[in-house]
Amino acid sequence: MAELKYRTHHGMVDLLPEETPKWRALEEIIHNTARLYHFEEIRTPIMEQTELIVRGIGALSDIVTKEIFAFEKGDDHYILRPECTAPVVRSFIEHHLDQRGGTQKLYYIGPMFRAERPQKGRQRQFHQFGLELLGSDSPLADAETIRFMIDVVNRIGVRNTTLKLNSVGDPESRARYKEILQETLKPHLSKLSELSQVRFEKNPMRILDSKEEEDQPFIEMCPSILDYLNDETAAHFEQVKGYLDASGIAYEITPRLVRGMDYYTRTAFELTSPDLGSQDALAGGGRYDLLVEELGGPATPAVGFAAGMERLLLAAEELGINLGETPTPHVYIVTRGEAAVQWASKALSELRKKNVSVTTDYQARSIKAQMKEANRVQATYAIIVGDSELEEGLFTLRNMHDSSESKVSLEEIFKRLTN
RNA sequence: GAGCCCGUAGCUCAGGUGGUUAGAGCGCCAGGUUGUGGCCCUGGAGGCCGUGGGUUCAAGUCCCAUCGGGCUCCCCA
Repeated sequence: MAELKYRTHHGMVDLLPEETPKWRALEEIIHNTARLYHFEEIRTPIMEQTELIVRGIGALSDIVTKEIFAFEKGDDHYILRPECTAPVVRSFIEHHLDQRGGTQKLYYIGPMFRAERPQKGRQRQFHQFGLELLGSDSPLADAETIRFMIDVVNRIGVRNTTLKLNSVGDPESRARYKEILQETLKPHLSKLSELSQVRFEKNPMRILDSKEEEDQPFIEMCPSILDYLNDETAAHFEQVKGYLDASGIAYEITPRLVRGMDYYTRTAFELTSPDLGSQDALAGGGRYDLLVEELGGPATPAVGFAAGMERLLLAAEELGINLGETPTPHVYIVTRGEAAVQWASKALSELRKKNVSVTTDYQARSIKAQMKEANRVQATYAIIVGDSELEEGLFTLRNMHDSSESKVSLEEIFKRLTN
């Protein structure tokens, strides 16, 4: 294949007509589920201020340190959003959404950008949907968030997933636990992986999440954070579990689950699929009670999650689930001669006014070629128009499924195609 | 940031030890039916064999470089 002059950027893909139907089906499931839960959609810009993302996710997080698309124009620092929680929180603060009253239940769907090396289930432009529930401290909000997440995944038909659940503690519990962690690991610091050594001072909890072989024995030594939660946070976590039990949602308590964004407090969770191979995280989220205030808003407890749409579609495909259908026209108008094209031009408009999907040939090709195309696009009917039809005022209506044909008037065509 | 695999028609792929005009299936276009699809038959279009350099009388095939793609680790959705 000769070299192409223009191509997509590394890790960015075109969704071709064969693939867009399943995307629309997935989007529809998300919108429908949101309606059932009464979440409202929010759409924020793809670009944000760099500082928002850095402050929001954490300057030391992997996302910020190595996966960001950012550039400057004049004095402005632009960043392609790598996730949508910080942008939604920004919008919540900017537009004083707390003043709308009650708990804000927002959801979003859209592209995110991370400058990573692409591989299966991982692209530089990828899509997430997620929700953010702002203004509630209640464990019920956590449970609703998780229910929504699982509900969408189930509605797609992906069922064999694992929900990993943890509490990463409130600030007080966490501070205490961090000390314990550092005490435990300090004697072995030199034996930890380079990455973990860096994390030791700034964010020791991330060490628990390390997959480095050499870290494992020391991670084993560490106590569970769940044993260091204060009474209030422990009770909150118990209630979250209770609400999940009540709706029959199974979970696995994983005390070492620590998420990549620094803003999480208390409840943290992840949904994984065995059908995905190495990039097995379908969705993840948790509570972030301090973020709104940290970004300059009113103190507002919040919880949310984000799910990877490519990964969900991948899991669905792996399971042989067919999502969405290729759109087909109801009618294909076959024409012969300029007068017929004239007539078709009018008929196309009339039929569409009556909500009938209809197409025709744009190349003045042979009847045979047009019939072939009508067949390929799976039209239900073909209307054949030539000189004889125009003279008689009767048109050939062919049922493409059973090959039956009849000569009928325009009025009769409308009647048959619209009922 | 590190490692592994792969680049031949639109797609999926053949092209032993280098040897004349580079092939198949599917798809596309046309004809067989001068106004009728699916099946069948016939024909056609479509390839600087990713790119550049080297070895050789001769390179899709061997060597080097480079670009592109896929996958894995780390991390994440």
